[in-house]
Amino acid sequence: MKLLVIDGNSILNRAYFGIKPLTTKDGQYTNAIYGFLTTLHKLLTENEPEGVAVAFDLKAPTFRHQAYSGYKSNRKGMPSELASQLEPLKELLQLLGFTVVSKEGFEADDILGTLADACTRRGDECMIATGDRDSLQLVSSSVSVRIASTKFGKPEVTLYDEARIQEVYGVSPKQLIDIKAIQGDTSDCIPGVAGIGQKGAGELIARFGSVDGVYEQIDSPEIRPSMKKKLLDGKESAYLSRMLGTIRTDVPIDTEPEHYRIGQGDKAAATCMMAKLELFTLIKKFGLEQAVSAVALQEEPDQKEMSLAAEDLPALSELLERLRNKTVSILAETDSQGVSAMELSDGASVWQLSAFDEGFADFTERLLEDQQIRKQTDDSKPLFAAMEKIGGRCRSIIFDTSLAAYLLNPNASDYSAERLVQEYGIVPYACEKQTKMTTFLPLTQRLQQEIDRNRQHQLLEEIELPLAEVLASMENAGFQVDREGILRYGETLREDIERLQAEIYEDAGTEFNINSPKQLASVLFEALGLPAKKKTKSGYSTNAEVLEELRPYHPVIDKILEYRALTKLKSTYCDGLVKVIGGDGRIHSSFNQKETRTGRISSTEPNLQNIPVKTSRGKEMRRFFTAKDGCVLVDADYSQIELRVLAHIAQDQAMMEAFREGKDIHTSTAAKVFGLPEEMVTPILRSRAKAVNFGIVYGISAFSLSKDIGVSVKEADSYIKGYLSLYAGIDRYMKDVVEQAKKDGYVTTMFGRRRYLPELSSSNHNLRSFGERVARNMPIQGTAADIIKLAMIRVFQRLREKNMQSRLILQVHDELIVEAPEEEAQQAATLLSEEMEHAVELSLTLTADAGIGKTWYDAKA
DNA sequence: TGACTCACG
DNA sequence: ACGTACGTGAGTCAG
Repeated sequence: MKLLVIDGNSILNRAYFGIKPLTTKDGQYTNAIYGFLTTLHKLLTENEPEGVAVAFDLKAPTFRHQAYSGYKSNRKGMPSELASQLEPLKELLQLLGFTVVSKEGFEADDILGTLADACTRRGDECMIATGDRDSLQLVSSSVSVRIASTKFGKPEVTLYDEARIQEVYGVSPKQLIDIKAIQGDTSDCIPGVAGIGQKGAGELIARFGSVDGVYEQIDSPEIRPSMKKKLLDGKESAYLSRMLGTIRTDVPIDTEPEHYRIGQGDKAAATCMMAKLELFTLIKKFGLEQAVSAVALQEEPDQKEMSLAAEDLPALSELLERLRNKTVSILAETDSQGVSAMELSDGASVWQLSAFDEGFADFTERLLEDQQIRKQTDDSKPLFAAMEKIGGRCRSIIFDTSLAAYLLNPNASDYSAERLVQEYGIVPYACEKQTKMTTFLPLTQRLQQEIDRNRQHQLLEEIELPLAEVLASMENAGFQVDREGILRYGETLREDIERLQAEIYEDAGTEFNINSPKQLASVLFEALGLPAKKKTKSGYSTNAEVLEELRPYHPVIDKILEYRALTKLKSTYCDGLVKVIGGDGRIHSSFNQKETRTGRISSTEPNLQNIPVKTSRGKEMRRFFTAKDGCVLVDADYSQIELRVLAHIAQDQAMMEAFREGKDIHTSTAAKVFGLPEEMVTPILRSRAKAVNFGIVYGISAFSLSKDIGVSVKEADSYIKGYLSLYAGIDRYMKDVVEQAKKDGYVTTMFGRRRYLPELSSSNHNLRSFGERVARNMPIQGTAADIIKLAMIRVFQRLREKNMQSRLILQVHDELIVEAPEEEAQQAATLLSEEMEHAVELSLTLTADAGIGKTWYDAKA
């Protein structure tokens, strides 16, 4: 039989260092497990062994399979991120039907040797897979070695048989032991002969055949006197080393190859475990998709048994009656027209409907509109959008799996029901017909449980679910733009760009692609010989910060900076926006509710949250964002919401006091930090204090602050120290939040939004520091996001209650824009700032200033 | 596709 | 000793 013997520790180690860090949402590291199993898979498919033995050392302490088992001391050279993967891997291997073998007091190498020897004696074929070369000595006519490694995330395997070893080392496999006996091996604590290295040892063995051969002919003229002395001095060491370097073949383990035949294992348990480890691609690789439904038939699910049966479609009006006062699951397909098909279930039966069915549109409308029918779905926003488009309203959506899963873990990128079913290890019930609904029902129950356990039901029901309707409405509404205006502006930009381009070519003495950082770097730093500063991965950096410093050296720099600014405006904003103007003359951006790790929403196609405002030329763009005829824009933004939230969360008396007195917070901070009366604070000092305030929110370091405001690191450090002694509550908070995060593994906002931080238990300093900054920042940024979401929901509700025609059309993190009929403008402005200010009660007030104008440019307060 | 750059809060 | 703010999305280049 063909037996594959794997050096478990060695392959695991290679996998760990060959694959970038990868964790589950709970922070369990999985990169080494992933790498190991992909390597194993490759070995299995390429060699088709009948038996598999995976050998592990028992030198490492046993680690519990648990996140954040981190900080303890580990086996030397084995980081906690790797150690924590060892036990789960062994368990998984056994579940897959492979035999794991270890023996107290013996290394994996010796187990390899023992099994190889056993195979040879019985006439079986043995294939060894390992990451290091020590095992090459075991190669014979019946034993081959495969050196496996993981490069760029892909497994690689190199075969070594007798011929290959002869080719590479010029000796037989057994002679490798003799070479090592003389050469030594520091990593294995094998001393060898002092003063003789790889080259010398290789030549000696190639010439004399073995350690014995060398000492038998020690007087040979081919051994120079200096070499001879070293050999004689190290003779004892050489023989000791040969003994140490010889892999043992007498480990007391089961040596019957037949006993290592690949078994059935427990496929279902293996699948569940892979799902828990979020290694979904491996489930496919190992062909385990089928295992799930197979086990469902044997095991009694712990939830109540349901026999879902597909039913013949009753008359749709009857169906509607039947669903009243029930909770109905809806999996809908939508297109620009609205809902095109859906799968429905009341928990007992499943119905599949499509637009081809008679009365489908009417049925859907009445179903979604009906307040007596509670609905749960995999994605609510399109349902809200579809109903609003036809002048109706989708009511009684009580659960949305994608939003629930986002709240449970905002680090993921895919919240489709299909993926959640895998992630949460949902097993379909035994039933007559499997549909998407079969797994969806248990998924909703599972997610509901998790949400309750995390105490996030209020966050889901009072923020995210109602917000989905608001976002749908904003997407439907869109933002009117002045297409002709944008095109005209684009033309003036084009002229300026062409002029600048010509001047730049002139100054540089050559024509090149200014948009290419690579070409630009070569012109600036080679042709023009300007001093290069910062480097990027692929060459010299040419970003604005670098160019800014180069300005005094060459007139072309100014032009390049201006060229960059203008081309950005033209391509991203003029050309980019014109492309996405709808047939109604409005831009309908998508607002994504499940994208950010902090709880903010994001905007795409186009991104309306980064329309220029900082420079006067950029700000011009906002003149083309207009209110429709008869309407104006009402724009309100929070004043310093993040710092106010920080002051509240940290309960910092000094900062709360400053806000209560209505002070300019940056001036107030400057006065305190620099020990001056407020009227003595210069613009420069104020801007430095402002940078410190921002830095604090971001999780500050003296280095970055110094770079930001152009003072020495030492000076920046003294600002931070001064700041934290003045704002003692903030100092306390910044320490506490990190400590709490390390304990819990996550941070939360005031409203219970979570972000998991596996980085905090990393042994990598940079990664850990990043985790600490995020721990300080997320509760602040996230709470501010929660608050404006509440405000949006309140504004939306009140506009509807009052039957106003004003519509919320855009959110930019701390700013809301409403399009209002002129006669409603004042009322809308008041409503808007009131709801924003009173969205929550904090220990200090929030303020929001509203402005009114015909364009975004004019409306901004 | 990833790297770079830059727009916003 | 070492690398450095937090959170996004889009256009462009180049392999």
